[in-house]
Amino acid sequence: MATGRTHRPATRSRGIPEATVARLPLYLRALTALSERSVPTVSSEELAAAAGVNSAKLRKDFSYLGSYGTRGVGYDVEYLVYQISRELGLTQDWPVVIVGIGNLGAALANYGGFASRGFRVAALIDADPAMAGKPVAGIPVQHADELEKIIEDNGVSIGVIATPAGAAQPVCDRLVAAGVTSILNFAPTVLTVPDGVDVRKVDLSIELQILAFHEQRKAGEERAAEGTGPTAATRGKESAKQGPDGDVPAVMPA
Amino acid sequence: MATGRTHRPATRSRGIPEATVARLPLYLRALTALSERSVPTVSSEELAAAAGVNSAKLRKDFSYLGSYGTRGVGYDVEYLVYQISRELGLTQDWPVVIVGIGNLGAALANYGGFASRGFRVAALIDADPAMAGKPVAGIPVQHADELEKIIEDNGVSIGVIATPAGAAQPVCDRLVAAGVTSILNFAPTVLTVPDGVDVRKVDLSIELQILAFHEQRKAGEERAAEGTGPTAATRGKESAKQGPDGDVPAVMPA
DNA sequence: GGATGTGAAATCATTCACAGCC
DNA sequence: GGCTGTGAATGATTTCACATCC
Repeated sequence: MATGRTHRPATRSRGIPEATVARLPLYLRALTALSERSVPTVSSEELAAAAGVNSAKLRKDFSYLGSYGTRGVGYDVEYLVYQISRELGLTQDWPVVIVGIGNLGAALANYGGFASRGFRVAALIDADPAMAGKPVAGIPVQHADELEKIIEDNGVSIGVIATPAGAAQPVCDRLVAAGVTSILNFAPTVLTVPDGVDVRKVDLSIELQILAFHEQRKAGEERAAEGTGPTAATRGKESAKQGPDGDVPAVMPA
Repeated sequence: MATGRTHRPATRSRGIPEATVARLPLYLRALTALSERSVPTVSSEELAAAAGVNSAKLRKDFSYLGSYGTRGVGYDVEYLVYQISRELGLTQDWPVVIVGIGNLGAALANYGGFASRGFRVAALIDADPAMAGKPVAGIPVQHADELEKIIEDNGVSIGVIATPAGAAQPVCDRLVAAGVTSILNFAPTVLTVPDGVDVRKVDLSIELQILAFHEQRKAGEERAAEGTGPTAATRGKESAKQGPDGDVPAVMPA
């Protein structure tokens, strides 16, 4: 998704699958924990367990980065930490602005893991003049009028939107116009952006609704097991492995 | 393995793909907005645009739910709202507990869209005795000692974890032991749960790292595009496999 | 012996393209 | 004429299983 650029990769082999990219931060976190405990090497099996994936997937993921392991031994923890950090672009510091300093924006500003690795909160921005100058997480809030100037002065390319839904698209437009090309959106709304700009969204209510779906399915299966099921429970045999994602029918009368 | 017979052509089997489930909340939100504007019907094209997906995907998604549209016309907004709500399990109210009432937990408690549709904050729980009784978002915080009792008394099956990373797994274990079967985890850590329990995670730093990866890639392409000159390819050192040599310093942990 | 790296197979998801109905 | 619903084609991701190397 997003993307649009179908340009051929000039240097070849930089084509890491999106699904793999999304797991690299997980591996990095697990590796960092091992590193802090001075563990020198780790096997794909152990690391996979720590990251919550299976080992075949992890090995395949790493194979896209290169051959960084040693057969019969495993992976060098420090070396892998460096390679993944580099791949993710964390060997440089990314200045980030957070727009919308309400409850959520303030919580994000205070979030420690933020500044710790690769990211730096360059500015907090809010539309409320009453907020201006007030320090949040030790950083004074600036007024939205300054947005463009802040982006340019700090060379910000990543913006976090934590405004109410109604303000998100206008804020997004201004961020993009000022040069931001990656946006993390916490507002419960779909953002429209030009090609070349990446948007990722974090949406509480979507996550809850997905959980509710599965929760309902579980409840339905339970009921069916109790032997009520008049309807379609007929073709429910279908097995299902023990995977965390079960499957199959949940019957619901209308 | 068992079965494997998954290519059932059946017209209405209840096996909705996970990817589709994840988009239903998006459709629902767009439809709710249309409903509030009293729009009676909508085409797949229009709705897809509002939800930020393409229309073929949307139609395919809806086809898993049933044939709820009218050829030549489109979908009845109210009817679809109801069908999707029902499919997601939102025609009932899910009591939810939030554990860990720091900055983030408080922000979540205050999040409006929470209570609005299908979910109800049954309790706020924190381990800090000083928090006990303090109202957050109009709800008094209760002490962690009460956790099991609260879960049981309210029939809570969905829990939200907003504690520091270190507390997340123990809290998770207690929630699960008390009967919670769906967890939304905001703590930056991998949770281990028994089969039958669903976990979804929301992780700021993972999202930022994914953005950084793409951001870095963009910067690289840009450089390559304008730089013209003979860049990296100059060396004979084949690409991919085999990393070190070139530009890889020893190690640089932090 | 032990664990990586990777083709090949299996599974899952998206997109195409058009028949079928209004 | 317009738009849905869906097989078939294509693409992406996961899993298998084993040759390969330390």
